[in-house]
Amino acid sequence: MKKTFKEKVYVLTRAIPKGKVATYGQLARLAGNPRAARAVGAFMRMNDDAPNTPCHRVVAADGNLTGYSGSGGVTSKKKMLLKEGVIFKGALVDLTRSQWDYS
DNA sequence: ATTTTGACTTAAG
DNA sequence: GCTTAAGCCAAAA
Repeated sequence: MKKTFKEKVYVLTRAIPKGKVATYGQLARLAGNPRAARAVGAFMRMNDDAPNTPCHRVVAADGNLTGYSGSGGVTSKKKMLLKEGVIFKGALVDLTRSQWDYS
């Protein structure tokens, strides 16, 4: 039984606690491939577990809300994160405060 | 099997 | 500080 990279990514994404966010690179690193940040984003685009995977808690390395083909685009995403307690720095997430502290 | 593409990241100008 | 270039990985056609 071998877990695919994308499965790991989905698991990690679901493991992000409320009120925190993770970067694509971070998820890629946790999944075992520090250089697969692009692939992670591609998985979010495919989004097999759409309602199960909170892709809105995944942001770029700068905290920029890239992508999100969902409702309202990044604006809605930002609002949702704000509601969950994520601290924003203008249009970007304040990673110094709200980046997922995975151990 | 090869090519294309994509919601990334880092380095350099 | 912002723009451009190159590097990287995995899935879909």
